[in-house]
Amino acid sequence: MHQNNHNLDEAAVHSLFCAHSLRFTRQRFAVYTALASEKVHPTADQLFQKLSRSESGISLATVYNTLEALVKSGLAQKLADGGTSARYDAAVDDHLHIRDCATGSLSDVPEALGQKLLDNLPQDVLKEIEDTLGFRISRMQIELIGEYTREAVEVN
Amino acid sequence: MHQNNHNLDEAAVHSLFCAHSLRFTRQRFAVYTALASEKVHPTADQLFQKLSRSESGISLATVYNTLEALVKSGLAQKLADGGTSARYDAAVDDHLHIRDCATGSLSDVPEALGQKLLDNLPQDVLKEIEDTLGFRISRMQIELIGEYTREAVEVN
DNA sequence: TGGTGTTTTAGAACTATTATAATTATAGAC
DNA sequence: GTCTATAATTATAATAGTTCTAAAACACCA
Ligand SMILES: [Mn+2]
Ligand SMILES: [Mn+2]
Ligand SMILES: [Zn+2]
Ligand SMILES: [Zn+2]
Repeated sequence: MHQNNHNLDEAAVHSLFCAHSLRFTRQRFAVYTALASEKVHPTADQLFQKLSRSESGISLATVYNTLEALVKSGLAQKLADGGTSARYDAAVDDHLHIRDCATGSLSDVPEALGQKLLDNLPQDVLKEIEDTLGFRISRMQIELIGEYTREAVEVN
Repeated sequence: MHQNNHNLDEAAVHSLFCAHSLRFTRQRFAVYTALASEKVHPTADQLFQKLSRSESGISLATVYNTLEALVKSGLAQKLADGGTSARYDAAVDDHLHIRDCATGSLSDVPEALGQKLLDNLPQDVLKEIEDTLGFRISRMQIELIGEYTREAVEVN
């Protein structure tokens, strides 16, 4: 489940961190809520910029440290940007990504649509690939690359 | 079509470069053939190391310059590594990748198998995504992430 | 073969990320 | 609530991948 836009109060995040054996700190709370509220998947520096404006102060090193801690504990995933820097995603379930060639941004395909595609993948072919290659597929990453032709229709 | 293992003599590469408006140089020939002969998709530095051993000398800057030229002219593609550096691929058609979690290596799903999966994607769902988001999908990148459980069966 | 624009190159510069080590804060015991 | 042990934060330095610079070498065509 995507946690974006679900209001994340301090208590909720505290128990979420607790459940993942992560200490709760003001900085981690700030990074996690900033990450989870983003529609596109930000770089470490973009998060740092955003937090520098609002927060009383957080260091770039802490942004990196926190992101690494979140990834390690399964509360976020690290995505490879096509370019130089990494992008982070508070959604850790299997979901599709859209890369907008025009802007370079990376965002999510809405849950319902993405799930429909994942549910309709040819499982027999995936099984055949696993059997033939002797490879156990633990997850897939699918990226749709292209350009927007207009604004997206609102999906509920 | 993957060009791996098709013997690439100087004349063939010369006309290939010519067709793509790329000047033929000793260094570009070396980089391109090294790239096209790799089963896994190497980093710039891996290519440089490999060429340093065999060639009479090529600079790292030239490896980067050449890879950029190959990508720009459509003779290679740049792939995002999960980690720090970029990987390059002499196959420019749509094909699936395998990421081996154990080693971090990135390699191809054999053409026939990969094509079978691509041919069996639910086109109607893809169309629905395009229509709903107002997004024109120009290509997809699919990565199967997991671990090998044994050696692959030989595929012909 | 000569002239001209292109490529190569060593090295410097740049940028994203990670390491260091001193300071500060958290969580749990009392 | 206070104390303590352990973990997180921070400024800063170090590292690593990549790009830039400008001078020398080369490819291509007339
Ligand atoms: Mn780096
Ligand atoms: Mn870099
Ligand atoms: Zn996502
Ligand atoms: Zn490939």
